[in-house]
Amino acid sequence: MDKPTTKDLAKAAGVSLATVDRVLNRRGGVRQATVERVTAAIRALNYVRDISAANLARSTEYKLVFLLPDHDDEFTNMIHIALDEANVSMVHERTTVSITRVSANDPHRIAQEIDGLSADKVDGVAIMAPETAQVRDAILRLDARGIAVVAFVSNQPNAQSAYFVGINNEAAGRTAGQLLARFIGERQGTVLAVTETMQSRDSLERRLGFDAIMAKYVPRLRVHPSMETYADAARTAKIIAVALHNNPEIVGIYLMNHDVSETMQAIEAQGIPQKYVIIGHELTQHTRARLITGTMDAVITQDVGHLVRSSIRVLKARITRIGTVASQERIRIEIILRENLPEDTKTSYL
Amino acid sequence: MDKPTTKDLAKAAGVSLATVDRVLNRRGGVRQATVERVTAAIRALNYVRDISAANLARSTEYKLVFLLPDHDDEFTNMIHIALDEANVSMVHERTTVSITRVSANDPHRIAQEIDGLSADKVDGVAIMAPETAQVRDAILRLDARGIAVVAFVSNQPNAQSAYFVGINNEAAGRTAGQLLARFIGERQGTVLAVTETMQSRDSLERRLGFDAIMAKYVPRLRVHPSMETYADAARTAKIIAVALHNNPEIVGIYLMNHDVSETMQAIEAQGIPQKYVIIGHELTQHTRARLITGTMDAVITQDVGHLVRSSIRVLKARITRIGTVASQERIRIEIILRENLPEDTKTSYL
DNA sequence: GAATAATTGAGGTACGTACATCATTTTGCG
DNA sequence: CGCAAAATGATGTACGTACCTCAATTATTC
Repeated sequence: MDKPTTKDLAKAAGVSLATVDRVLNRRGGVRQATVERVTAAIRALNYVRDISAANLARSTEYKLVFLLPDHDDEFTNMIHIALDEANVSMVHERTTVSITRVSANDPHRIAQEIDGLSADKVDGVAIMAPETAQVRDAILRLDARGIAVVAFVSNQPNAQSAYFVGINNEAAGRTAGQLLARFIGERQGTVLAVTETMQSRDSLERRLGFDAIMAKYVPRLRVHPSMETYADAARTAKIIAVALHNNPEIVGIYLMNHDVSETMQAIEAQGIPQKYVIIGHELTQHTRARLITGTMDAVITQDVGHLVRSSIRVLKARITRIGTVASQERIRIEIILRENLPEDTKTSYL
Repeated sequence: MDKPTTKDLAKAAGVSLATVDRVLNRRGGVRQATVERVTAAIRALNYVRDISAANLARSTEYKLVFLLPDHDDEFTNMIHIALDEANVSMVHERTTVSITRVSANDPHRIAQEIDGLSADKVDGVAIMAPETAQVRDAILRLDARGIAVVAFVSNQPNAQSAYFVGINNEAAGRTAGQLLARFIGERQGTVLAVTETMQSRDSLERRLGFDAIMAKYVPRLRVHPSMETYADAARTAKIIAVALHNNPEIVGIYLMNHDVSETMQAIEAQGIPQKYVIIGHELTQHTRARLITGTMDAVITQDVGHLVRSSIRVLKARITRIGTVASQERIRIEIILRENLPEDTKTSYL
């Protein structure tokens, strides 16, 4: 049996095509009893609207907005590039994504930006921002206005309407911990944990997971309190130099935030970085180069292209009220060593 | 500027819609000069046919066939299940995939099966089979008949027409080697490498990569010659028992093939499997359970859902002569530890 | 029970492409 | 030049859905 069409629905429900259309597109003016007849037919025939045909008829564009932090780190830039690429390859799926970058440190500006999105100009929004009360409320207002929302990379656990596309950072921290512990092996010593700021939920969660594993498997390896660089190169250089100098027993370093380059430079400036087991996050040109030279031992990462494509799929699914396969949207916590480094291809098409 | 349509093409090329159609669908009967005018317009306007509309008009179905080995291992079964799932979620993209399982050890049967596929019943084929001359030739004949081909999981390097969807097994072997070496750390001893049969190209390549890494980084850890189980439980139990008994210095075990369960059972039957660092391939319920208990230390895997979806995308792209993003089709060599084990969800929809 | 409101039906046009038919124009060839 | 063959144009229908208008039917209300 072929896929049922609206005609089949009409016949099955014993109503006209017009009424089926009214029900499907919620145009109103249909008696409740009739609505039920139609929805019953939908279930009975297992009808799913043909999105291609629907889009064609509507000649609609899905307008998506990605709200990214104003930060100039490599990871965020990779997301930006992946979005630009997606924009190109999505033209033929009637989807356009635009990018707005807002200072991550100013919740009011972010909320303001979100509130400025109106349902007639935007169909869906992906938000990458630290969780704050202002942002959470703005997301709830978005939802009320009927705009689809996705929490992107950073979870917004208190804004239930926002589906989260990203990794479990606590598990990511545990993964880093397990790998670091096993790479250090039998050696004695202490471990350094560095991040930009512990204000960020991501870093907090990673540290939590990291500590849990270290305490469980290698309690002999004490982990120093988290060091914060505040994304300030001078400060980073100084505190790293002091820490490494004062603690010659350090054997491992865990870089918790998105951007390793300043911290790694500070470590390298102290000479022989190979004597530490170093694990960081996000596969960028910086971490890639250091995996190859052996300066870094492993990178925990999430696939930027996957993040972007998955967000787009989820947003479109929510807009059209049609499902996606859950397993396809689960972002994996990837472990990258020198040996399984993916090729560094520029965008290309098959 | 909106997406150009065939009308725009006709206007730009100064021909009628009918001629544009003849060129686009290679119906013939168009002078070379005119063809060039149209293709020039296509490039100038950057025209790409609207596949949704085209599919709608054609009311066509993409009929894909997956040729899988007749083997009853967990990995192949997972592929089978993933294909069934894809079949469901693809109905609305006018794609149906059917699965044929053929004995992997009989190249003639496989070639025969391939030759039996006619262009009016099938649009694309994904082939998972060991590389042999018969299969290679059958693939070339498929291509000549105008059926799209993809080499699935197992590469067919000598059938150029078949795009390969799968991982680089040599790199996978290197990854396993690196991980095993680092997990073993400073310890002395030897390493066991086990597989079903070294006849398979996959195992050969993995062993190659594995040896390269071991020789380079931990030459003190001698690797025994590859042991072959021939997928025979009794034989497996026996040779594993003998090997472990005769070589008490063994510290690491690398399981190279798709199915670990028999070999792992044999190892576990000898008691204290935790004393070995054990790395295997493919995340299945067997490896998952052993990662959780700690019996296995790491699993190198490829995402089955990704393999399936990617093959389908590539096949459809070849059929419609439209591009896919290369980076999306690159199958990653994933490293799974207990900590980054993805949740074991049943198929669900968002 | 009549007037009014609410609901339903019938039918058309549109989206971008595929495909078919028939008419018309252009080209090549003797 | 004239004619057949080849090339091109013109036009219509179809795919499945959206959206519109107007007419016809049914409910509701006093």
